[in-house]
Amino acid sequence: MKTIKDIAALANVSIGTVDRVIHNRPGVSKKTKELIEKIIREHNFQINKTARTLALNKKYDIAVLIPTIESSSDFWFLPKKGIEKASEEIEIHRTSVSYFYFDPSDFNSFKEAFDKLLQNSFDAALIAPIFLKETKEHLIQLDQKKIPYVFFNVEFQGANNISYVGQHSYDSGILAAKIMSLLIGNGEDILIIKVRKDSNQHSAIEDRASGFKSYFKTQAPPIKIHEIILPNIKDLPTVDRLISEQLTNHHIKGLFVPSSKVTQIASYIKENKLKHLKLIGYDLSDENAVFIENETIDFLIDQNAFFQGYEGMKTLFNFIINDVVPEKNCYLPIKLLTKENIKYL
Amino acid sequence: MKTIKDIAALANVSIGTVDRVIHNRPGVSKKTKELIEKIIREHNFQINKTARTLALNKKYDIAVLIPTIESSSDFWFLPKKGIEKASEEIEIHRTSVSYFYFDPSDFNSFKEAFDKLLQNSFDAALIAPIFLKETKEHLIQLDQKKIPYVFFNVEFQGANNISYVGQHSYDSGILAAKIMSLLIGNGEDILIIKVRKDSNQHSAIEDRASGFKSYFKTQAPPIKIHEIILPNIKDLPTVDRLISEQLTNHHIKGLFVPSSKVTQIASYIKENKLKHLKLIGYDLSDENAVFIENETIDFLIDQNAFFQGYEGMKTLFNFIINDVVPEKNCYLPIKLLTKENIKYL
DNA sequence: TAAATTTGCGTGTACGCACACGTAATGTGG
DNA sequence: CCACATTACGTGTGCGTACACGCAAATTTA
Repeated sequence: MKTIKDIAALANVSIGTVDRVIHNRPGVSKKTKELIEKIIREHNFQINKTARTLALNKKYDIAVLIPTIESSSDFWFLPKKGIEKASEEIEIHRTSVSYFYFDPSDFNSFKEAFDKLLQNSFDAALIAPIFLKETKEHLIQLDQKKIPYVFFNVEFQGANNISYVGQHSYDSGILAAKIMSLLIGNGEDILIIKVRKDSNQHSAIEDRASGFKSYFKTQAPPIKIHEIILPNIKDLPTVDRLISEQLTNHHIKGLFVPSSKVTQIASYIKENKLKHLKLIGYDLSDENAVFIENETIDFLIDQNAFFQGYEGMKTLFNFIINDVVPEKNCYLPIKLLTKENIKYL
Repeated sequence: MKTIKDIAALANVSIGTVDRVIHNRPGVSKKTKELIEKIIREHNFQINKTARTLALNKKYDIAVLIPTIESSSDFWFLPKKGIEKASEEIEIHRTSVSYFYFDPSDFNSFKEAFDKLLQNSFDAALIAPIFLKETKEHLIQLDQKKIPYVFFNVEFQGANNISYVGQHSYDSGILAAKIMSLLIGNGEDILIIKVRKDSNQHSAIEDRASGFKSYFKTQAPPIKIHEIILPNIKDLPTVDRLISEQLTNHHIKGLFVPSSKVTQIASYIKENKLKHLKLIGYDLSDENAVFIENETIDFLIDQNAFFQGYEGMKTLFNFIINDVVPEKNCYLPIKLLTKENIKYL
């Protein structure tokens, strides 16, 4: 591999001149510039990135705004792992990552964390914009400072984020519906179970449900879809009452829970020995894995939590270091998990 | 981040001494060594990999043995892409990659390519061991030279490969069977279609079929599974005859093709207007994508072709550069593709 | 005790590039 | 033709590490 020195020798100039040409800096005559460019092309010289990184010796800080992780069964454990993996890989470029945590059930905590983040200085930000309104308010400052940011996990429309890394919620609902249609028979009804708190925050759950329902609109013979919203997933008596109400009043065979809260519904099914019911939910947690194993949950839609973090990080990195402009929407694969493939992730 | 120089200053020694301690080289008194180690620990000093790479200025060569790629619809196009992506990412470590191609339908071509590979000098090898016997013969030389190698795509037992990156074929068959069981009804038969040439080479196709059949062994009421082997997928009249023979003699509803040759079976179904038949196959090629879109193929088992190359490369790289010993078997996710999620890969 | 050897450490250079600075060569105006 | 500005280029140093080399002090040997 040729070096700048080699190119300089071939062109009978100094490395400084070659350097100027490479970086399109002024101070080189047209003739010399063209000669050097020709030589660079002919020897297809490529700059040594290692040396470049060392010489620049720039340090990049990337700020990350994500929910607190309490245990390894936490949903956000995997995105964080992905972020960490990416950080390791790009560590050679002297990039450091600062985390700002918030309680995903408390929008005040989100605001505080975002405020804290804004007080620091950094070169780019990776954000899980779980609270839409609060995100919007804070983005203004990032935009003013012209700091690039990437959203992940939650899609947020109408911002200047350089990219969104995550799932296409609507389409994931369609996929869930297709599978559901295979699981249930003619004349059997479906129940969609939502949880109030989820819906308040972002639109993913709503989008999933919409996608799901859209699939059955063209289905013949028509399939009845019922829908309930649980005010509080932890209020078990109410949960029990609301679900059993539906089950007794309708001929329900399939349950669709458009969030990771499917865990609690699975518990309900297990306890009430309703295994004949088909259940589809979201996200692979440790608990959900158990329910997949014992086939209480039939299918899970996985949103590639790990890759959301990994890709989000890499996207930012490539943008600020390598000037790679990403796709505005980086939709990750919609993975279907079931007993037979859950071992391999 | 502290540098060697900083550590040296803190310990009142020269950078040379710190360097000796870091690399466990002789020439440092016990006392000094312990002092430096303590300081390194306390400031959790980490060596600057960029500078290290530059200083070492070692070049690593990785040899890759894969089938020729003729078009972007070729199966091996994606593994190659993965290899290239990984190469780019690790290029900063001055790693170069040499490819050795062979015709996947000709074991002599495989031997030749492997011979050519062995004539070159390199630090590690990534191998698609498509021909088992021929691979075994050539591996001896790699073992003698103590060159580490990773297998990908095809699992090869009993070699000294540091890792295998690919799918668990048997379990992928089980998954296919589960889906098939959802697609067909009671009293409907299944036909497994194999292609002679595939089976000759490696055991993946056989393993997939075994896994598939194993799922139905415990099924009640029992499901009849028929099996045919097509001597030559390009001999269309024979293909037609063999399949239609099965379809007329048995009450077949589901077809399982444990290889990417499902393309041809899909063509057959399309031409003969047999869309009521359910079809499950392997691998996402451009043609298969079309058949998924028009629902001639109902499900495809994807083996993460891209990641096979990517992970294989990274595994090798981490082994030779970072001394990371990988898992012997790196089984990739068994992805399920259907019309509703094929957009997102 | 002088010489020879070993131990323990410092010094210098190289790796390839970025960038500030210095300095000839050329051009401009009066 | 001189003073000065501008253009076009060369030089030097630093980034953090690896390693060969060298040298003084400590130790062993004669």
